[in-house]
Amino acid sequence: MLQNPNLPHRKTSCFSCGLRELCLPVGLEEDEINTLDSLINLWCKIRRGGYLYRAGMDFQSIYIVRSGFFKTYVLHEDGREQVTGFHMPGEMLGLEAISTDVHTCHAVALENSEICEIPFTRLEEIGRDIPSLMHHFHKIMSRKIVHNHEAIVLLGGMKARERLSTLLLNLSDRFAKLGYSSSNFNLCMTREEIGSYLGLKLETVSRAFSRLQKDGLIKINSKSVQLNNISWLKQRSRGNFHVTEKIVEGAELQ
Amino acid sequence: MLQNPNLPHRKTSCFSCGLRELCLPVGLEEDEINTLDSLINLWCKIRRGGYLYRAGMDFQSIYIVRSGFFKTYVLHEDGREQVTGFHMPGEMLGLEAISTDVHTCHAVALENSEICEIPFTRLEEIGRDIPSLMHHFHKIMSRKIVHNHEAIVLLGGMKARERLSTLLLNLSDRFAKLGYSSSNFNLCMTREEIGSYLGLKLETVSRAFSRLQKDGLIKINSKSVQLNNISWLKQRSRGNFHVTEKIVEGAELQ
DNA sequence: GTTTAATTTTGGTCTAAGTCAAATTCCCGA
DNA sequence: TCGGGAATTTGACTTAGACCAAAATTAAAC
Repeated sequence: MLQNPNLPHRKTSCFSCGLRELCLPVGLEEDEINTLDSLINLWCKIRRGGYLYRAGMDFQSIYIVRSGFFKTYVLHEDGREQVTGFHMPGEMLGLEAISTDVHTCHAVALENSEICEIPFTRLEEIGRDIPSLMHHFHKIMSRKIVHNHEAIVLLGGMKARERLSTLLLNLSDRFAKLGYSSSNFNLCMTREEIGSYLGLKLETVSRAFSRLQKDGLIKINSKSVQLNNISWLKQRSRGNFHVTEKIVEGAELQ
Repeated sequence: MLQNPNLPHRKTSCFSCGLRELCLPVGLEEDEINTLDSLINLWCKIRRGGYLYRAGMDFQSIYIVRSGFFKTYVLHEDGREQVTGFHMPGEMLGLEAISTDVHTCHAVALENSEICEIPFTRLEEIGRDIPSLMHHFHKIMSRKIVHNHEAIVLLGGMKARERLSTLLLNLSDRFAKLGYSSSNFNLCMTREEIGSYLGLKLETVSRAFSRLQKDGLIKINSKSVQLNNISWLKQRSRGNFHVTEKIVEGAELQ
């Protein structure tokens, strides 16, 4: 159907793509690395607001975020958008399209980003020669399912502040894994996008932020967040709101 | 960690497993079918209430429902259970465990069931020799992700009656694909389990059922459901509640 | 750097769904 | 066939979060 208008693609090595360490940490032989290099020979830049793919586009490749930040969302019949995920460097996008050979969600860059493109048929071919690579790919797909389950638990049962705490902790973890601070980071999504992901209205998100700040758990300054006490926040994300009292009167926040 | 206590396993052929048509509809050569037969040589019966696997158990195999009905759920810290899916014959279970080699959710039979077991390492091995089989497996995993997205859309934005309508239509579709009636079927799950899946309390589910019945869209008799007008129900599942009026006064229900 | 537009916060009301409780029906085992 | 426990329905009340609106802050465009 539609074709991805992003161009031009430029060749680069597997190393400069940053792919190996981030996404395919399997023990490979020297010649296997070369094979792998030939696999991931495309990348492109996408600027803030640009689409990596749109629902309805033909599926050709899966993508790995090299730098930047993406959101994926599906569009309801009535025009409402449901954010299905936020995506950081090292994460794979487009896996949902394998089932029908057509993308079923939209992927848009929330800041200027770079992505690696992996033609999927090439991945399957090379996977035949490098079983550990194929197996690692299966793990990545499976992890996506686990993440979705976590989102379902969040949406199915949690209260507003639990949802927000859970998201903040999740982002915190992922920033930490990338070597960034786990307690200080910038949200590059709007309150509305956060709300869509959490199944809440933007006003509710804003109030939840305010409340967490009032309780001394976080500090927010529009887009920048500081987590004052991650372990207390974890309690909160599990519904233990009664510990709040202790927090308010509690010891200094580090 | 834990081991699956289900036993004994018995050998059977691929044909009797019913696997070929349901789950792996790929064009295979004769010798490939034999290879495949050697892959799927285990099955077992699980009676109503029995567990196929539990969270924490080692991952060895993926499973295909041969007959019966399963639910999968994850357990929250506070003991709340979140149903993540209902599973009918032909559907694959256990995919979420590939990522960590440990199951992260529970799978329990809602009625007496039979399942096929596929040792996952064998599947990966044989997939190397039969690329179309491997590719089909990737499609199945991908479809799981799409289904999860659908659940996320449901939980993230829909009203109670939209959610229930969506579930009923989804079950209807899946029964139809199995050759059963799309308008008359039995729910083998409780209102509480439905509620957990839909992110609602059981009372709300019950009221939603009653309301859909009052509006003439369905007929319920405890566990048995009759969908009177699927296209109107589809409108409902998309939030068009105003068509209700027409339905109530509307023409005869077929 | 100023103007404008977009985003965020906060307040006030309303409603869908949660909670509590009681009545009814269903279903399983003796 | 009967009895008892579970599941379901329905009612009355409460509440978290949606909805509406206005002010305040931030970001973007010129």
